[in-house]
Amino acid sequence: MRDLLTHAVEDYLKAIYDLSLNFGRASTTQIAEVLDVAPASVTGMVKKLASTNPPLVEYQKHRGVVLTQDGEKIALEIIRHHRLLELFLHETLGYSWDEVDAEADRLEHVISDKFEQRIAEVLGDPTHDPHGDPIPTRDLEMPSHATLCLAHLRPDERGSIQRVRDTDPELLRYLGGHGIVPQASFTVMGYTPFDGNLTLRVNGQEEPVVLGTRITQQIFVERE
Amino acid sequence: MRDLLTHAVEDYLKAIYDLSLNFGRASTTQIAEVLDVAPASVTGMVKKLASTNPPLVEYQKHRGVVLTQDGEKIALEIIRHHRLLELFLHETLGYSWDEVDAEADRLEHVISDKFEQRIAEVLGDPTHDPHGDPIPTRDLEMPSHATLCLAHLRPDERGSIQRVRDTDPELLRYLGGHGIVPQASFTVMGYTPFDGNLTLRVNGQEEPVVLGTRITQQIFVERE
DNA sequence: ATCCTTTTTTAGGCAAGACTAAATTCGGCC
DNA sequence: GGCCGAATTTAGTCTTGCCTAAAAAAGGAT
Repeated sequence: MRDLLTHAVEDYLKAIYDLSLNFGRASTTQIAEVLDVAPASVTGMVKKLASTNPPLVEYQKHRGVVLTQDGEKIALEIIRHHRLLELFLHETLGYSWDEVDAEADRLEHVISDKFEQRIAEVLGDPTHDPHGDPIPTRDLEMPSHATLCLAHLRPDERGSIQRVRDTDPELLRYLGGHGIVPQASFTVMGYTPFDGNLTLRVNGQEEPVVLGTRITQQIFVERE
Repeated sequence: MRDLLTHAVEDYLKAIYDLSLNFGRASTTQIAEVLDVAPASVTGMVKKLASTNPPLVEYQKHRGVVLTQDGEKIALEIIRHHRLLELFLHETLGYSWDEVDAEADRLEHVISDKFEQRIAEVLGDPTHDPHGDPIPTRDLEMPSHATLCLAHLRPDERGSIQRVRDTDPELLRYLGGHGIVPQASFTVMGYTPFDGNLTLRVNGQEEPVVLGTRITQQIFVERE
C-alpha cells in the first residue's frame, strides 16, 4: 500500500500543498493548471489519493481537496528534498539560481533519505534555498516565511529581499542581474499609482530599477 | 523519435553493453536474468529497440542482439553517468563503496548533461569509479581495463587490485574490511588445487585472508 | 426560480512496460 | 533423419498515468 508513491503522486501532493497554502484547499482546475494536465486527469488521480490506506487527501466532489496529515507529511518530504537539492546545486555544483529548479524537480523524486541527509550535512543544515524559500526541518516542520510582497511598499520605505518565486528562470536571471537576491537591502524610490510601477534602489547597485506589478508581486520582503 | 529513451530503455542498453563485452552478443535469457524480468518481456523490448529510427540494436530471432553505434553511444552515456555518480557519492558525500551502486542506479537516468559535467569537474575528470571500473571519457571512449582475475594467480605472485565487481554490497563490505580495494598491493601466499582457495597477504594488513573462487573470480588484478 | 457559465465528472482510449501461458525453433544426440 | 529439452517468441492481459469529448452538477446573476 505504501508503494503508491509514484512521481506523479508526489507531484500532485506538492501542488496541493502549495495551493492549500494560498487558498486553504485546492480545486481540480487549479491543480490541472499547475501540473499542466487535463482536469479529468486530476479527478482520477485525486480519487485515488483519497482512497488509499491511509488516505493522502480529503476529497469532496465539487469542492476540491485538502491534504490529510499523511499527505502533508509526504508533501513536506518532497519539498525538503527539492529545496535542499536547489541549494546543493547552487552552492556545491555552481549552478546559477535560475537553473536549479528544473534539475531539482527531477532529482527530488529519486534521492534516498541518505542522500538527503548527506547534502543537508554538507550544507550545514540550511534553512533557506537560493530563492529564499524555507526548507522544512528534518522532522518536517515548515519554518514561517515572509508574506509581505514588494508591491505593497511605498516610497521611502526600506527593506530587505526575503524570497522570490522560483518559477520563471528568465525573471530570475533578470533580477539577479540587478542585485535583487535574498538578503539584499533596498529603498523604494518611487511608485506610480495607476500601473503600480516601483522604482527601487538596491544597496550596492549603481542604477535604480523600475519593476512592474507582474514582478513586484513575485518578490517578498521585510520592512526595515 | 528521440524520446524513446525511457529509463527502461536505458537499462536494457546498459545490460546489453555489459553482456556484449563478455559474450560478443546478448541473448534474450541473459538480458532477462540481468534485469530480473521475464524473457517474453525482453523479446518485446528488443524488437522495439531494433525498430526505432535510428535502430539501437541489431536483432536476429533466436540469436540475441548487438548494439548499433547509436545504441552503444547511449549505453556509454549512461555508464559514464553511473560511474561518475558512484565516485561523487563516495568522494563528496561520504558514501561507502558498497552503497554507491544502488543510489547511482536511480540517479543515472535523471541527471542532466550539466550535472554530469559539473561533478566531473569537481572530481577532476576522474578515470575510475570506486570499484576500479573505468569511466568513459567525455567523448565516450571507454578506457581499457584489467581482465586478469585473481583466481589465476599462483603462490608467491605479487600484484595490485585493479577492480572489483560491484554487484554485491555485502561482498564489498567484506573485502573493504580486509583492505582489498583498488590499488592495494598484495602477495599470494597459498593456493589449494581442488577448491581453488587463495590465501592472500594484503600490504598494510596484519592477517592474511583466505578467499574462495566465488570471490577471486570477481576481483581483477595486475601482476607486479 | 431559471438560465448560463464554469467546473467537475463520466466514458472511452492510448502508450509503456510488465506478466502468463502456449506455441515454436534451435541444437545436440541417438 | 528424428526426437527432446531448453531457449525463444507469440498472443493476449494487466496496470499506470495520461488524454479527449461530452454529460452533468454548482453557483451566480437576473
